Amino acid sequence: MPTAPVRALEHPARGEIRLEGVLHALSDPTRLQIVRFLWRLDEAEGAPCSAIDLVVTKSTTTHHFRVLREAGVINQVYRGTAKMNALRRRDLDALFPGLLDTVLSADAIQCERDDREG
Amino acid sequence: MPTAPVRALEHPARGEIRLEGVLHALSDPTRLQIVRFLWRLDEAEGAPCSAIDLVVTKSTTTHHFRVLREAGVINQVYRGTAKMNALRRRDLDALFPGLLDTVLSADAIQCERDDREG
DNA sequence: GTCAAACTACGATTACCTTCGTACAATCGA
DNA sequence: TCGATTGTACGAAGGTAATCGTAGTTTGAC
Repeated sequence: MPTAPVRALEHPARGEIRLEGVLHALSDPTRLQIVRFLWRLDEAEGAPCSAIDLVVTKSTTTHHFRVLREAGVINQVYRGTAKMNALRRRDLDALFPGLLDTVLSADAIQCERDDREG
Repeated sequence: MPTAPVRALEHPARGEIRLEGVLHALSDPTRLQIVRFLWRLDEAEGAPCSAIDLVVTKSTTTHHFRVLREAGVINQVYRGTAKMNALRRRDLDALFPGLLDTVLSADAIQCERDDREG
């Protein structure tokens, strides 16, 4: 009988994901940057935390990834010393159709505007 | 020469509205309830703060309306003793197409689900 | 076994957010 | 003018959040 994996991570089930929580998770610039980054990846693949260049320290980075995971926005899985992160696209699209796409498209528009205006 | 209206209210210009601020404003259940209510109204008309039944006190209500105004989500205008509130649909749609509709539709889905599951 | 890499845990700090109560201000109608 | 209606200002309490530094754990590679 195999023992449970030592380093499991708590994720909310699909039905436990709350809109307010998702919106709050996305309302932080650093977290929005993370989500923007993950959005471009294949969901199955994911990326380690270290793949993104954030302006905060490592422990703050850990904090933001956890907020995203606990809100149900991302899925985190250990692979060796790394922790692979991927968006929970399927769950979010099933719960709140179009939300993720619309927010990220709005974010893209704002980024473009910010670039243009310096 | 007419003097400026005594009771003017500060609103962010369209270009000053930030996605993070909007998402944060929408991430509170009480404020989401306000926005849900205003969504059903004609933008030109609006409704006074007292038109909505919130479970918080008057001063807390004032606070939430101000957060929404300062984030650029609603427009507030004095009319007599009342303050009329309306969504800034046009501005939000121009800045972040589909965002408001998608969030409110997600909210409607969640409300329905909550009702079903008690 | 050792070491480096990737990430976590914990405590501290600083700041913000939600909520309230009380007292006040502006407007309208009688 | 007086009172009722609407909403504001202010201060305070209590909770939550973002950030950091330091010290640790887990894993894979040599």
